[in-house]
Amino acid sequence: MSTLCKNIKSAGFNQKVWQALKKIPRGRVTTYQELAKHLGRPKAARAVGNALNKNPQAPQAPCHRVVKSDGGLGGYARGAKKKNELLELEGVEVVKGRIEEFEEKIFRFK
DNA sequence: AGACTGACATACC
DNA sequence: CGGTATGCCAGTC
Repeated sequence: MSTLCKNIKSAGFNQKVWQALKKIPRGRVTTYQELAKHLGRPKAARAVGNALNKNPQAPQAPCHRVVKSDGGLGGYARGAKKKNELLELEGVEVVKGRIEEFEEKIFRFK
């Protein structure tokens, strides 16, 4: 294929993950599990985390808006601390590594 | 093809 | 409430 296409190749799952990430509105968060569900793999939360970790397009995908389903922050390629910071910048309060009013801030995919 | 790796989740103790 | 154990999944070695 021509030179322009090779970049859009389907890695399948992970590509979808990054795509879905872009839909998360600012000030909201989603969970690895919700994301997995949205992709048709309700039990692939782990795989989702892997996808984000290897995300080759970090700047385009707000990885910091993806957290654990129990309200914990989860991990972040550049450090959980940085993740915490970014979230608060968007208006998401985090206390002791836990999101305040978590259930109300979760963005659920349609 | 088979084993290992991880930014998870749930159950148990 | 915190640590351990088990299950799950896609990607990579």
